[in-house]
Amino acid sequence: MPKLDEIDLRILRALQADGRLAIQELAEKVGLSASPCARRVRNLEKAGIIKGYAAVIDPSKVGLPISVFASIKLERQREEELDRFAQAIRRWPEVVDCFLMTGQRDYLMRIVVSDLEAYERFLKEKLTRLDGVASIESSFALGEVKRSHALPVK
Amino acid sequence: MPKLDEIDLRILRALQADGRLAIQELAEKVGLSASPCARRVRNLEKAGIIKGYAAVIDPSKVGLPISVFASIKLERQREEELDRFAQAIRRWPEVVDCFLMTGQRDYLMRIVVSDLEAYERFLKEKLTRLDGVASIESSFALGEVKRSHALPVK
DNA sequence: GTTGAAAAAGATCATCA
DNA sequence: TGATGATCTTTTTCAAC
Repeated sequence: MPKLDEIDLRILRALQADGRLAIQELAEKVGLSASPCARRVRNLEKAGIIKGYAAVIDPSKVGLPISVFASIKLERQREEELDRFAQAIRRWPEVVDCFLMTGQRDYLMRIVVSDLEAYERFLKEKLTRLDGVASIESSFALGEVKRSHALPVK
Repeated sequence: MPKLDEIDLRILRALQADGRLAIQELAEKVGLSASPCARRVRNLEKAGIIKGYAAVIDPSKVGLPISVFASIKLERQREEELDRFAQAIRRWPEVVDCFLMTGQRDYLMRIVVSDLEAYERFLKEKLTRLDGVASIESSFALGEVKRSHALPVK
């Protein structure tokens, strides 16, 4: 998996902005003709740099307007404990992302729900039932100022 | 923009998992034939429920392994102040998402960078130069436990 | 890396149930 | 709203440069 040149970066930027660009259009945008462009895209996919493609959905329009950030601290931080936690998280679709943090709190995750009631249900039926959880601190988002699925590739 | 039936939800789930599914395959998955399926997709796009399509990129593989969460409090919360802040945020590609929060902190945003040095540069050259910012508190992510671009559509 | 052409696959549209 | 079939566009895979 070699380094990316300027053209690869252009491809990545263009496909982050529109994952359905036809190869022809993409080729024009990045200053290449179609076949080498297609080859590069395939290589980026094979290398795992492009992990996939996804439709971007407006959360409010599908009845999921609320994001909640939950900081979670575990009682212990043994390997096994962390793994079990990670596995549970990955099973729950409400948790859209989760990061392992430095500092006083161990995890920060974002949970997407339809309303506060749904969040309480999530807490009671899922999060608080996990053992090893020492504390949970929730912060609620009122609205999105920005959501970019695009990484700032140089 | 009418309500979504079970088939629409299936379409949304399928396209979140693979935004490049051909209409035919998608149609099979959701139990429809190709043309009505294409019609529904088009309607979901027109209604703004599907906002677009994007390539999903592995941040580590493009040299952006660090996520930083920054909590920002503004000095005042006048309309004008908030707007100016929002506009600046949207211009900066390092900020991948930003939420308006309830509670003591006004904004929570995630910044993606290559290393801590790049984050310091971001702070010095951009964030701290915005006026109206009362405080900034940064938390660093060591790794991703989960990242799902897929909303949990029922 | 480029071009061009042919075969295969997919999208679109009018039409009918 | 869903199905079918004709038509048109794109993608892919070659060759050769």
